[in-house]
Amino acid sequence: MPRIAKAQAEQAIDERKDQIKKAALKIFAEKGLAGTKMSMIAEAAGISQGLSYRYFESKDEIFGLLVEEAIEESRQAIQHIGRLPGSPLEQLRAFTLHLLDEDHKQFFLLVQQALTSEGVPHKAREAIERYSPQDTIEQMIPIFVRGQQEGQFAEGDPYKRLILFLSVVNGLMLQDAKATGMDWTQEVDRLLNILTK
Amino acid sequence: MPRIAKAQAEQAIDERKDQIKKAALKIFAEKGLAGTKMSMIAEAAGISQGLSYRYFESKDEIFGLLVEEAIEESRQAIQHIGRLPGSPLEQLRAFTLHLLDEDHKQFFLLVQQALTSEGVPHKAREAIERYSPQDTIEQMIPIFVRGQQEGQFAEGDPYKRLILFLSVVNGLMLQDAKATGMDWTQEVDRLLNILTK
DNA sequence: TATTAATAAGTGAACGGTTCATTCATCAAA
DNA sequence: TTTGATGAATGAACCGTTCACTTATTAATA
Repeated sequence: MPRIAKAQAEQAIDERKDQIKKAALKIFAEKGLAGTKMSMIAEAAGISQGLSYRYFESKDEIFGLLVEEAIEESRQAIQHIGRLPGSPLEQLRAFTLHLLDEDHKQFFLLVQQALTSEGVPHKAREAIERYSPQDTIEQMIPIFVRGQQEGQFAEGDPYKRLILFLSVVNGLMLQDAKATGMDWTQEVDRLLNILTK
Repeated sequence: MPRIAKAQAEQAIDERKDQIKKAALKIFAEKGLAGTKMSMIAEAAGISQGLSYRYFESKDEIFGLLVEEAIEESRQAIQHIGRLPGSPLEQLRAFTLHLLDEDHKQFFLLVQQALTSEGVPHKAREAIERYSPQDTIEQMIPIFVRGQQEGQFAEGDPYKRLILFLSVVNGLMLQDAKATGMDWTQEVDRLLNILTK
């Protein structure tokens, strides 16, 4: 086979894989591991039931791969916000808008699903422990502390405030994924009110 | 059988039914219809697998009965707040604390589950349509309008504000049911910040 | 270039293991 | 004897996975 044709073939395979993963991510994020059927993924990807198995070992493999990607994403996003310019509030605002952006939203929800579901496959559980969501989240605390020092944020235990805020955002995203066709990006400033004086 | 013994027997039956329903509510609210197994209900109620079937026809019947009760509860709670004394903000504060109270929380979550799950049994779906959650929720709008007129609430579409607020509360309750052992009642005032100026 | 063989991609019905609501033989208490 | 309770057994439905087959693509041959 000529080199070029071979490279093209590999690219085609990667594209298919991406197509399947993208469809799977959408469903997994909303319904969780157990709630997602391979038939749903197939339908969302516009392919037949069996085809996923030409590209992936199993449902668990797909889930595991996605969790790893999602974790990497989250880590980067959180690391990124500390380096953003502007006040703590502006940092958080940018971070939140980033999360609410469609693709990142699904990654974020997937991690939540992996964190709260049971029966998560070995591979995915490993990735989660390696990443230690607890530690990663705690990297955000300094932002809250600075917000309080600068007098923009209300007083109180910064960790609790952080959890409250993340819970609110997470809850909204879950809600959103299911029902309302509401655009939360319009309401981010209202959400941030939870934190300010 | 003497009348008194008969009455006692009936009371015993009702108590058992309540015991089972209470356990079922707890699990249904958290895991939804499909995610709840009869064995979980039995375990939560501290009884054997089979016993529920002496008191109820089926899993679906239990779910249906609970949904009806939950709907009645919600309706009453919402009707009630308009009649509470105090400013709109104080009314909402009382309402929210009421929702977060353990029993009501479970009812509220159950309605959400029934609303967003698929495969909800006929009987329950009927009850939901009869009740029309849309209409009931809209009964809360006047409170928001008044809050704006009196200058306590920020401007903007009252309906959107209402949905935002309910979504936040609902999301928090869902989150709470799964993981964090956090007491949101402490944070209600922060939540209400979403609405105020 | 047209024809054909060979391989890969794709389909969807069928398989089989598992799960789980429901039943029932059995026991205990009243 | 009747009623309450148990928990192992049942069997139907579900769903991840496979596979016999069809269709599209590429390579080989003349």
